[in-house]
Amino acid sequence: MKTGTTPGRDPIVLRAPLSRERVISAAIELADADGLAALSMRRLANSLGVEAMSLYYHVKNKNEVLGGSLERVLSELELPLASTPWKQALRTIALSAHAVLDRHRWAAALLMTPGVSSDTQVRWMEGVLAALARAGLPPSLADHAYHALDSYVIGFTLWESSIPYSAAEIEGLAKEFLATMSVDELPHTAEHVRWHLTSSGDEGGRAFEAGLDMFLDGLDMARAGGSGS
Amino acid sequence: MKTGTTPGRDPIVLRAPLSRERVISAAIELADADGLAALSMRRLANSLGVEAMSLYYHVKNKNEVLGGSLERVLSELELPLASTPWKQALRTIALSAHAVLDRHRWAAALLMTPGVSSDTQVRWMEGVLAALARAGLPPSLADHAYHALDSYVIGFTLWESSIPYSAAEIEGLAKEFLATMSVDELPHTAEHVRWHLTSSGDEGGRAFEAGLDMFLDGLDMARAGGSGS
DNA sequence: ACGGTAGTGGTACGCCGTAAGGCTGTCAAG
DNA sequence: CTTGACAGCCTTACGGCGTACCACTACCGT
Repeated sequence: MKTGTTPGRDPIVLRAPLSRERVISAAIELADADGLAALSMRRLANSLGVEAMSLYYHVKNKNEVLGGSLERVLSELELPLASTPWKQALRTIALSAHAVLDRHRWAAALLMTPGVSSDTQVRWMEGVLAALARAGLPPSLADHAYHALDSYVIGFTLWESSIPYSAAEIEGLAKEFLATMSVDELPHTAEHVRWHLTSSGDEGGRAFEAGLDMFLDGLDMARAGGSGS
Repeated sequence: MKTGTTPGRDPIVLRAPLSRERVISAAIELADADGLAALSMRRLANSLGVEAMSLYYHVKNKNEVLGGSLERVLSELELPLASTPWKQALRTIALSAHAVLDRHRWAAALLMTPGVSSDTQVRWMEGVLAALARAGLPPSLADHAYHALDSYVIGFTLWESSIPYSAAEIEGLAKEFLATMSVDELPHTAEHVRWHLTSSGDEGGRAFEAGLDMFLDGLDMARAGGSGS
């Protein structure tokens, strides 16, 4: 039997041609919407109106999908100008990184995953190290500060996104926690939970900045006072 | 045909009976040895000389295995006495946490995984909050400091363990990196890599402590100087 | 008209977590 | 001694995963 077009398959012209770029864009959308765990090759292909194995023509394997997605997301990073004073530069880059990783909550987890790396990550590193160099730190101190800053930014963001519940759910859980637990044994935890309940919602947004400033002030002290052991 | 014991099955008396404790111990051993990704119910059962589904009699599901393992590992945490001065207390608890999470590198990843929580984690929280309270911090500042400290500890450890290579492999990669990349574009990164190559191996061990002290000093400054916004 | 090749689909393999139910040995009650 | 309940383990099966391997279509330059 002869058929006009292949039965059961859309005419190719009706759908946009696949490409590495389109695959990665779809991967980012899927991860943003449903989380990293929901990003499977089959579901990804499905969202593109295609079968799973077709992706492998444009992409070597899933790791490349993840790496490419991370790369694209990290390219949103705003690096400060080289003329920016070091403290402000570090602040800018840390806040920008936190904002980006907050927009794409799966990205922080990916940054911590062995084997997935990104060229853009190196530019980030260069930006931080450049600012630290401007601060006139000895190499050992600069190294420690770099690792500490990265750890804090990624760790904090990852910690935030590891809380799966909405604000309303958290409130419920917190109240239940206060009712259930023995306040005598955990007085400070109780107070902490209570404080979270009464504080406004955007306090959490400032928490990152507050911790960052503590760290930067500490770095400033170490710079001025101590010899970088 | 009548057989003395069930064919193909060991006499029950020959192997120690399974139990939740034994399952979790085996899970920790497996994760310590081969990583979290290698911890599957089938492999776990295999290491106990048993079939996968037998585990489900002692454990509700895999999440309970993970949670139980995390719980056991976190119980190694040493909490400082309530009389310890706040700065030293925070230092002790952070170093202890880092040591524990370093011994069991999969645990940090688990701490960041939504849905896996632990009672012991709450004791940790209480310890940190108690020390912060002794520091006489206003609630908002204490909250920020707590989250920042946790983020730093877990983030740093997770970051360390996301580097899958041995020290020797890293050295090779670093040298290749120096040879490959354009030193003109990334001068500070190049210097950083070079410094890592020349510094002694245990510098990395001190990095955590150095970053921690920066943070604690910053916290001390915020405590003395600023009003907790 | 024809072979080549870029792009897509189909099938299959070995892994995963786990739901449902079967089998065996032990032990207390009748 | 018999019987039945039950704890403890195993078997089978299902749907999902990443991906190796190959068949197929559509279009290309010749």
